[in-house]
Amino acid sequence: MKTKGKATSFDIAHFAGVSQSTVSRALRNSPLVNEETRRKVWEIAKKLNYKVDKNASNLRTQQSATLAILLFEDPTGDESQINPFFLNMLGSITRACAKEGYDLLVSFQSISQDWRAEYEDSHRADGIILLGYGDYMDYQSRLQNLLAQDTKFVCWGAKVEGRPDLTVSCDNYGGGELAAQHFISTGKKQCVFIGDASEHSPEFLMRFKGFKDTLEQQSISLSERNIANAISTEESGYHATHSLLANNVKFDSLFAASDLIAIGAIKALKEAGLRIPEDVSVIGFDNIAAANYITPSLSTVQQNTTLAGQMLVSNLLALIKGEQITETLLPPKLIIRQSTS
Amino acid sequence: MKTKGKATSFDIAHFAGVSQSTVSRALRNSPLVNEETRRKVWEIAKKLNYKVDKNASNLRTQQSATLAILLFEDPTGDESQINPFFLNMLGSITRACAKEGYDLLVSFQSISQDWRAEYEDSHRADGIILLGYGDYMDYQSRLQNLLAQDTKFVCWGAKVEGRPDLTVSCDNYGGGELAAQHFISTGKKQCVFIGDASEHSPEFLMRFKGFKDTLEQQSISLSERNIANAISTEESGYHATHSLLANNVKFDSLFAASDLIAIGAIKALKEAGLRIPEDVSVIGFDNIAAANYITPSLSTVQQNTTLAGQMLVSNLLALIKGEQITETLLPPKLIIRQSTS
DNA sequence: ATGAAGTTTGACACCGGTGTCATAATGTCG
DNA sequence: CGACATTATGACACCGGTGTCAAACTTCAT
Repeated sequence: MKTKGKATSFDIAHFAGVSQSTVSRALRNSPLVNEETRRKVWEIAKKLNYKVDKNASNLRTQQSATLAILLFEDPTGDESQINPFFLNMLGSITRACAKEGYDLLVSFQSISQDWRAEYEDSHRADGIILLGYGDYMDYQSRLQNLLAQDTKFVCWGAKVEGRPDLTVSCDNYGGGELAAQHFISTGKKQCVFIGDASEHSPEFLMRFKGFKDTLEQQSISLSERNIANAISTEESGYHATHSLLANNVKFDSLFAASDLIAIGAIKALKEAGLRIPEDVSVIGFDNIAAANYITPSLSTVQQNTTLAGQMLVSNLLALIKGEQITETLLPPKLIIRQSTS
Repeated sequence: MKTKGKATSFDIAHFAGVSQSTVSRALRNSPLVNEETRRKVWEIAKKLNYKVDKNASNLRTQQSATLAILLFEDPTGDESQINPFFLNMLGSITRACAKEGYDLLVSFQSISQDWRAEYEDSHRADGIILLGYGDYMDYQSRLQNLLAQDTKFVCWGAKVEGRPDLTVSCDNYGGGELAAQHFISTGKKQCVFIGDASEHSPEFLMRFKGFKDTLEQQSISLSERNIANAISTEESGYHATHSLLANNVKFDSLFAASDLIAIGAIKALKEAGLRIPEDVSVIGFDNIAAANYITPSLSTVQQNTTLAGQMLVSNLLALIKGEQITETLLPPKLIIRQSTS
């Protein structure tokens, strides 16, 4: 019992002595087929190592049981390295998809280049997950475009006023509050923030706002001098901290918009002979693996990537099914380690 | 100029006043179509936001411009965390695919569960990349099966005698040599190895062999007592090292089969009051991000994941094109940091 | 004007499934 | 035993492209 090339449902039909229609039904366990016929078909299918041709199936049914993920590169990041936080997200999304029986198409996206949102247009995926920090948010018109074409998609990241997308994100504002509260409760008075506190990085801005508002409730002000701009890399955090020190800004606590920034900051602080946490307490954001390994280990606001991946997938699936969904805010959690003990 | 639902080539044909065949040719820039016709068709296609339906196209041409990656879970690994080394590989493979104009389907694979090599069978991907440490290698029969079906695939990892697959891997044996040479040149005499030195983990076994052979050339023997079994996790490395110490094994240098193991080992050594590198030099394998962040920073044998990803992809594409390819061994590189200075 | 060669196009089968409808086979009941 | 519901199956159109082949139209040489 052999076939030339891959086995098709016609091959099975031939060997089973039934029509191809019946084979198709039998394989999908339609109640319309006789029990014995079904068994025979399955048996032959197994013997021929038959697998449904997804292209044909998808073409007919007009759906793909596949989601696509567009991973936006950090515009400045090292070519070869991906932000570990997003790599984690990628992992948890992959798992979440698998659990739902969906496949995942992965694609990198340089900010500059034309979006390949064609995925959904070209019927390769039923929906799209957009993943990346900050800058890609500029692409409002693209999102409008996706929306106009009735493309199903969800974004990871802070909700931006006026942007039409549905987002899943960590409660960045709440994360900033947690950091501030921790500094306050440990008696810190002079705080600095490192990160991009502008609309270019909505997530960072929210973290900053939560941090600042909470401090101000305790009459601790955060002046312009106490804010250093940085993108999410170690180098950037290092330089930002360096320039704070060079400008003679006094501080006993430092909140970085991401762990990578915090790691760079710690390096700069150490080089300046400052002790952590005695002289300066440091809190990061993300809880990437490295946070636990550096010395001193880094206190940080944890984003639950596992849950985030699940929510992104389940929200997207709900959207595809035509259900109404709303923003999802995931609760952050402060992990206290040596850098603030 | 509108269409109900997504635009098809028939819609374009209608608006352009030509046949659908001509549209198809024009869009693929066939030299058979008149220049002016081509322009008109492209213009309308753009206006209608037309995208080729990949399902239909793939069905007809019987190829998908897609590769699939099967990521095998560490059998014992934490559910939510993926081995960072493989996450890196995933990143570089994704990039390599993008560069070649291929899409990437990602799938996790629990060892226990049935392989979904169906990917290629079901025409969703033109080829498969298998990625994972050790144990999945048991699945010889599966590989035979893939081969029998003429499925195109490449594996990451050590070549195993008798296994029919084509592999790309780091020169694990050479990596072991590098570690041994470094210990020898810094005057170490009593070495231990931590990792699974059995056929279950071909990569680890090769690392071990390179290490052992090189030491023996210098009349340094590696007895059974100096080998501790461990899988690639921090905990396992910690416990293995712990039991070496508990058994009163004396050593001045430790080679771990992976960075995660080495990180666990360092923790155990520190707890035992041993100084690194003064009392014990430590070398890991992989050069994951954390290696640079722990204290002391970890000397390690680096695997070039960027190159590895590219080679996996280019080898697979060559295979798909029907070219003959051979094993690829990538040169490892010793990164010296504080743990052996 | 006529035939050969080159250029451009349309008609149509085909890829491998899914869904609809008609038909055949079997069973039920008055 | 005939009318009718029930169950199981086959025939066929269809999804949206691609590739083949024949036909229509030019162009140019004879």
